[in-house]
Amino acid sequence: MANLRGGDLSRLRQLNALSAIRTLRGAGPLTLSAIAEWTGLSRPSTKEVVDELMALGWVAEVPPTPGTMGRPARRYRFRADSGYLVGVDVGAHNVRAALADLDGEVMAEIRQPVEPTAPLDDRLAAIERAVRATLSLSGKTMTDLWTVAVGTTGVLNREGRITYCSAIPAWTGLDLAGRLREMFPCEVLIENDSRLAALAETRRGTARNVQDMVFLHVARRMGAGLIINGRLHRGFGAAAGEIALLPQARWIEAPEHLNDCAVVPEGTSPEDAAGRTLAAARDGDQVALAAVDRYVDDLAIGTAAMVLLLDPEVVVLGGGFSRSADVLLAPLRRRLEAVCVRMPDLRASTLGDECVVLGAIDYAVGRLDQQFSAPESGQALPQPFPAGR
Amino acid sequence: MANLRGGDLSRLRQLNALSAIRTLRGAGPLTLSAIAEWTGLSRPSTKEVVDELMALGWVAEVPPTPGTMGRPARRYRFRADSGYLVGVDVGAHNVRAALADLDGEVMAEIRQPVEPTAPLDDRLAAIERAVRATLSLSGKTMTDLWTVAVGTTGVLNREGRITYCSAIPAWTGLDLAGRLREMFPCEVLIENDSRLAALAETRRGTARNVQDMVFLHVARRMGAGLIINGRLHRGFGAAAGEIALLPQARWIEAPEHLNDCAVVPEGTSPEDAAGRTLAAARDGDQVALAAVDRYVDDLAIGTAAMVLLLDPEVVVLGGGFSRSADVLLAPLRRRLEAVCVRMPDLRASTLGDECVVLGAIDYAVGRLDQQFSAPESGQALPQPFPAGR
DNA sequence: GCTAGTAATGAAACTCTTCTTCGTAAGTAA
DNA sequence: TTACTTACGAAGAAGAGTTTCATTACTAGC
Repeated sequence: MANLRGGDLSRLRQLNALSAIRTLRGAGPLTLSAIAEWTGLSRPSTKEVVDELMALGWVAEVPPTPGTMGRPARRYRFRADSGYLVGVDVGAHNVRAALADLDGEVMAEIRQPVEPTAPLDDRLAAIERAVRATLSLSGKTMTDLWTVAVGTTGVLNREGRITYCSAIPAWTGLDLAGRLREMFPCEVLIENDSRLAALAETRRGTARNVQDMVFLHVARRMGAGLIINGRLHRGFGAAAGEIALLPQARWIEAPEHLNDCAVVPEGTSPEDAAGRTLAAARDGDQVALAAVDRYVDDLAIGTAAMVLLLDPEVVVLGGGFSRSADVLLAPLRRRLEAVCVRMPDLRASTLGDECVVLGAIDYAVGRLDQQFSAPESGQALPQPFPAGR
Repeated sequence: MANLRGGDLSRLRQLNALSAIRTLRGAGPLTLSAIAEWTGLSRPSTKEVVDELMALGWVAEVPPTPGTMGRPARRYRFRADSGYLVGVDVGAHNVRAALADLDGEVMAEIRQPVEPTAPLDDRLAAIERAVRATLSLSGKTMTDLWTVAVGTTGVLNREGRITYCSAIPAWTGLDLAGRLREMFPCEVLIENDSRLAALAETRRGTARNVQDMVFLHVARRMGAGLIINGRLHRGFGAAAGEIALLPQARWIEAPEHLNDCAVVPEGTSPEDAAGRTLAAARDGDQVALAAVDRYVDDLAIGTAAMVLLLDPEVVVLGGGFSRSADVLLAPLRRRLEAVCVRMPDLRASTLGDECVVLGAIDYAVGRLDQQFSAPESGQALPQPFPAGR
């Protein structure tokens, strides 16, 4: 109720400062007049606000662009290098991490293989190594880090504990947030990997700026992520999107249709089997096409449930199998058209394997944006520089 | 992006005025000091703000309460009688309407029977009659009306056109919003009835203040409504909640289990059949219990899909059959517990037949609240009195 | 190389909103 | 009737934003 409290004159200044920051974050370097126009302030006030932000370290000046008529205007930019964020993707076979600035621009990226059956501490150590590697790759230190956002397979609860994880046996029951907070002296965020991939699609993927979206994670394990009203939907217990567990959707067994297909050569590793079937289907192999059909039959049930329930603008197909989206999209569309009231736009992901890492970064960026957009009444701006610089 | 723009000094006054209004709307009559404390303003400023709101007609003074120590403080209240809202429920057999003040307090209520097969214009005329009846019952005129909010069965689109309606044949394809806007010289809102019932449950029903809720409309026709992040979820094309159309959920046929039960006496009207079965089940009749079991089997599929997907805090069972919620809740809970990751709280509706009408009123109240909470930059406060009074 | 035109800058005067402070008013309790 | 408590109202001070106007820095044209 009390999110828009009004108040003091200084509150107005704060609002205007945030407005200026949002403007600068949204667009590239801007002149004072441009900022003034966007924020609705007069130029003198804008100047004062920007000066203050410069003093705080949020904003920096860039050289003016010559070649224009009249006196060149000074230009300002948001200092995305005021702090850094690391996104981490904890999968069964790999730990990925990427370091980005406050604009979400990736500056260093790394992959660290892990055995699915590795003991708990090994995996946690791999996370720490991966994060430190991105730091040294980009020449930063732990004190430059504002946030580590971690995406992981498995079902979470609100507190960042993993209640269940089939892909990583050691993971079940782990207080991941707690362990990572001991490890990193900065803010730690935990989210589900499918949900983060969904977020990445609406922030920098194929569904940019879409407000209502359903993300289908199609891979050896299936999952879903929802963007509702432009925000990632976590659910009351941070367990939203687990429709794969609905028996009638048959999402757990669905990939078997592709794995067990006759076109898969004997001895193919389990990771590659489905890809073989999908490739054969693309080449027109009838057996493979029939397997894909059975797979899409199952995929369509859960998807139709989500579409009917939420009426999203866009459905995005992501995850490992989405490399073969061309084979999957048409039959899926056909099945959805048969049941749906309003057919959403159906698209394939464009982000590839980094989608979870990118989503984790976008999640952290979103937290920052939130502070810029709707600061709690008592809360100050985040500090651009740790004390003592 | 530009919803919190900051700006002018007058903007600050506006913010503070809105803050004061929200405070007064939330709590009953308040003294100046109380408002000052809630809004965070000093008393002199609060006084100025409240004076302005009194002049505008938004706020009125009430007699002070004697018997306290010291000088009695003046008390102010929000003028909920500045305007009026009508909520309408268009069902197959009835048109209901209720008139409420800006607090959503119902002042007059009426029911108007209609044949399901009645021609289009008869039904529209019934809506107009019902609205006018609530006006004359409460001694108001059409000019006192700010909003008519209509809930109807059927699938809508964004523009308020009915794309499909199985319960009211004449309704399909109708531009309901357009027709009603010709009829009423005030704001007209159209929504789906299940969604409005869901809204009512979170505003004044059993799920008050719940942020994430799934509402099951269980009756001869089944439906669903979602509250996500405290807001009614409409979906991109205003068609959210239509999970009943998913074949695998079997929600269309599910009520047949109850209608066709052997315990229903020959010649029972179709409206009453299910009620008989449910009553018999409550008395322990084995045949009826078996029918209820089959019914809940079907009900549970779609419900589990919604719960797994959204992870709501609460699931509310509403609609005609919810009168027998005691018979339905336990078996439904059992089935959900078998699949769900995190079991939501399962509750029965307490609002009865008026839930849609109340939801329509709450929808209109919510629009008003929105203007008080997040006014568009250019937009002025709504006018408490139509010009010329 | 000089002059005219253009657009951004910087400083001053003014307005609006809020805050703090203090004396006054209107009740209750003894 | 007196003392105490609480609310009210007016005056002065501070902060933030606006408008206005002279100044500055650069481009274009002769």
